[in-house]
Amino acid sequence: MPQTGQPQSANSLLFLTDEQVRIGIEAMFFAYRGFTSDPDRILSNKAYGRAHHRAVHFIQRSPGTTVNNLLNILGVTKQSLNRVLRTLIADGLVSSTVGRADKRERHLHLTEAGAALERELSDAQGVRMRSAYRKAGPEAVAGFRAVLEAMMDEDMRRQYSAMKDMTDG
Amino acid sequence: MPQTGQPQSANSLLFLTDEQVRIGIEAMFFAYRGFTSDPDRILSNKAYGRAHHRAVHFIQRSPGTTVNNLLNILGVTKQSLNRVLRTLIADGLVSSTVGRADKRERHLHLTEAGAALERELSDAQGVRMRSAYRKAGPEAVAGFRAVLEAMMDEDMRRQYSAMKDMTDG
DNA sequence: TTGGAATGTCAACAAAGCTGACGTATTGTT
DNA sequence: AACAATACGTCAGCTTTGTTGACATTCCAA
Repeated sequence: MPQTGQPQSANSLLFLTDEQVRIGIEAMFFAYRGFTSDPDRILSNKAYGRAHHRAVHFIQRSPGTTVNNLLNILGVTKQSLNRVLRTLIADGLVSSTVGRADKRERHLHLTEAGAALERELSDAQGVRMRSAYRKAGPEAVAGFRAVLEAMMDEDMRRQYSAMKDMTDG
Repeated sequence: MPQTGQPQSANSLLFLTDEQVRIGIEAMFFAYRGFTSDPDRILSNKAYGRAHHRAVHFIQRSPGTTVNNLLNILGVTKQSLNRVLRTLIADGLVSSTVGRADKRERHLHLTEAGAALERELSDAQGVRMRSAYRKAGPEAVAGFRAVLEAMMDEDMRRQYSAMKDMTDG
């Protein structure tokens, strides 16, 4: 560690060294593991997986979203998504209704049961996230989000910002 | 959103609302996609996958590490890791040497070729990370790391801190 | 010397991604 | 009216990466 009398201040570029970048990479790896572990544990008792979680999450976020829209957000093939949606619909967690304006489209909603599952999963994930937020403090949270947003692909950043702006400002 | 005339300051608890937590969850989801996309693209031309990337990354980080140690870090079963290591060893990217003190253990090192692959992957990942760091600034980076660290499981935080302390002080 | 730890292998399987092909209904365009 | 494009669903088959369970080998340590 440099003993220059200067802190690693905003004017320093020390935060861009290879070592710092490597630490960030590992932080992402380990943190993502924690991030997914609680919902994964819940789902492992329910014949569902992480893919189902993502589906119900984004349907909750945008009720009435179409299959195609969900496809773009999730970044998977329709076959892969279809496999997940089929089970969710069959199990009565998601409803699929023919579009009013465009009858080719299917609009997706969570049923009561689907909403309950989504809530259970996001609550579990939220407990960890909130605890991390509280531990790190609001300034850190702002930085956390700034770096993550800068790390996204352009397309995803648009998706993210659209959602964020609904509540954020 | 409350219009209190107060900014969302350090003393406010607004950053702990459900909406803020939900935004953080999506930030993690979208950012992790970006985070893995560059190495994934490189690997898709090489008959390797993300699991191989993780293996060479952590062997690079701790040369001579044992299989068991790697198992703990990666959090997968030995069968799963073994499949990956077998191909890496067969392809001459990783060397496995019998332990000197404990001959049951295998010590893992990257060969020249393995180190080259690891460099290619971590360079690609580093470009994105560094760019995100630069865009967000050093204060944000500190917050980013603080939140991620708080989000880890205890075991992983120990792994992470051990590595971090090697370069970080 | 015996028990347990570390490693490896075989087999079988599951989740979740992929490509390619095809069918149907609907919509838009010419 | 004919044709092309879009949205969705599905079948078949494949890949990667994870899982259990069973079992063998080697070797340290009590």
